[in-house]
Formats: sequence, C-alpha cells, structure tokens
Amino acid sequence: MADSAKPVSRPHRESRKEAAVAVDETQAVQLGELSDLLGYVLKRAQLKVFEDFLRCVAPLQLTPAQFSVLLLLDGNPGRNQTEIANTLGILRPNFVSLLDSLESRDLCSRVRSANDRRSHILMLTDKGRSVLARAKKLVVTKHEARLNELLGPDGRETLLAMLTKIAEDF
Amino acid sequence: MADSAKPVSRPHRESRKEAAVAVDETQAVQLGELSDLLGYVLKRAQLKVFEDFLRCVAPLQLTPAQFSVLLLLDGNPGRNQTEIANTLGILRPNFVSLLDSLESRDLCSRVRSANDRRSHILMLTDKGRSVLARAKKLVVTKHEARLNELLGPDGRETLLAMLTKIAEDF
DNA sequence: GATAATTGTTATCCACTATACCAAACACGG
DNA sequence: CCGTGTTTGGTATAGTGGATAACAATTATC
Repeated sequence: MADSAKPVSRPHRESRKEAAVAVDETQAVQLGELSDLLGYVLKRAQLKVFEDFLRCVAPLQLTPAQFSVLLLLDGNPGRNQTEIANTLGILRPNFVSLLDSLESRDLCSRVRSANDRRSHILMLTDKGRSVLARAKKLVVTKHEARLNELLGPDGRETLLAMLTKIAEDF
Repeated sequence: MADSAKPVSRPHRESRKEAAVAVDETQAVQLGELSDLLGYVLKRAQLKVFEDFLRCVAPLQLTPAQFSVLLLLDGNPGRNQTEIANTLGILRPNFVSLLDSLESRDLCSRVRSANDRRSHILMLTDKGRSVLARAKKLVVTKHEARLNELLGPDGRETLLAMLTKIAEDF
C-alpha cells in the first residue's frame, strides 16, 4: 500500500459525555485513502468524460452508447443485432430499444437477412452516416481535443494503453 | 481501415443461398475507431475494476459505494449525512437507503447532533471498524495487488495521477 | 421429421440516478 | 419575540442501465 503521510492523527477517541466535539464544518471532508483507490478515481474520471462527451455531442443528440453503435455499424456492415450487441457488451434484450430509438430517427435500419431469416442485418442509413461523420468531428475537435490539452498527446496515449490493458487482461 | 475487399473464404456447409454481401461470421467484429475513444475504454476498464473489487470483497458483502462510505466515516468522524453524501457525489435522497442498509447491518449509526438537531452525525460502530479493516486488507492484498501486477507499481501510480487529473480538472 | 439451438423480442426485476416535495429544526432580520 | 427563508433528513416517484425468463419464428442437427 502506498504509505500516505496523511494528517490523520487520532482516528477515533470520543468522550462518553459528548463534550461539544464540534467538527470544523468549514473544513472539507477528507477523502483520505479513497483518493488512492484506483476504482474510485476511475469511476469519477469516467463520469467526467461521459459528461463532457454528452456536452460536446449534444447538438446531435447522441449518447456514448448510441455513438458507439453507429461507429460499429459503419465499420462492420452486414452484421446482425446479436453480433453488434455482444461486441459492445450490451445484452440483446436491452439492445432492442436502443436500436428502436436509432431506427425511429432514421439513423440505421434493420433488414431481414436472406441467409437467415431470423436475424436482422444492421446498416447505417445515409442520414446515419452523415450524423456519424458530424459526431466524429465534434468528438475529435472538442471532446478528445480537450483531453489532449489536459494530458498531452503522449499522456493520452499512455492512459489509453493502460486502460486498454485493464479492459482486456484484467 | 481501407479494407474494402471481402475476405470470403471457407464457404459454410449451408452455402446454398449465394449471399452477395456475405460477411464472415467467424471473424470478430472490428472495434475500429472505438478502441481509440478514451471514454469507451475508460468505461470498459471501470467495469472490470468494479467487478474485481466485488469479487475480492465478496466475503464481507460490501459494494464499492458502501466501502467508500465506511472509509470516509472512518477518516471524518463527526460529519453528517449531507456532508458525506456530497463528498461522494451521492444525492441525499439516494444516500438514505444506502445508510439504512449499513446501519441495519450495524456497521454505522446515525446520532442526532446536539448542536443541530436536524442533522445526523454519522459514526462507525466497532463492527463497522472491524469490517472496514478486513475490507481494506482484502482490497490491498487482492484487488490492488492484482492491478499492481498488471501495471507495475509505477504504472499504477501514473494511471492514478492521470485519472485524478481528469476527475478534478476536466 | 423430431428435437435442439439461435434470433429478435417482450416482460419484468433490480440497482442507480434525478427531481419534487415535506416536516422538523435552525437562522435571521424585523 | 415573530415571520420568513433555509437547511436537513426523508419520502415518493420517475428515468435509465443492466439482468433473467420466456416465447414465436426460424434454423441446425441427428
């Protein structure tokens, strides 16, 4: 464990008779060892990044999940719902409404496969391709650019590599 | 990604229907630009880390959120619900049931403040301190140790620093 | 041809998040 | 004091994301 020299002196010694053990409420609550917990900082960072993504891509009304679907459809034509959903770690039942939403906005379409009439081949519509292109531009020029500014190009690359390692090998 | 040629190979046994745009289903779906999207990898990594945290701390039946509350109470005696909840980014209404759960397991207790009879001072019980100590040991020896093994001590420190920067300054 | 497996889908449940609102208690200016 | 406004914990509620069971249609398998 990282030996953090925190100003934690006496953990707990309260008197039986509550003698006005007033805590300085103007003082911020100390995160303590929490700031060394990778999972905690990881989640906090993830929330911030998603928040910024939503802001940057707000003009196109796309969530991170929707954007990732469009991106995947663009790069993998001819795949069905199960394949796309599995790739994104989305369960098939939950993928249905996501697709309904995209299809109702004419961003993608389900086409019954000729080979296997059970499955729906997913494809981007022209509008979907256009929206995806605009979204990509927003993500690159606003969202990722801001991250680059904060971490530096090499820092961002390092971070991406370590996170990928965790996501894949952990 | 300039691969417009179809890697058609190894025809399936059921190749009666000649599909014009047959996709090789044995081939994995390509993540493409998604693997360069920091937010995507960030969330994937976060899910993995939380998953492992749950596994490691399963004997004590503590979620990351519950653990963070116990840790915060230990380091910040005399604080009330609002202060703790705000620090963790939990909305007060949602913090109630979380505390109910911890209190019902006798891990912490709410004590009406003498100064301000509206607020509840939160404190760890002896059992809460004991469980927290055991949880910390599990987290350090199992969870964080595994991350250390994957990233190296310096890699973990670098990652933590970058994530903290995102969480704070982004 | 009977049986099993797969695909998309519905329904449902659970966890987490977010907002509106309330009573009790406090703060503060008259 | 008093009245007004704010804070605190709490309830109710709605929305979202994730998980499982089940089902009809279709395909695979033997």
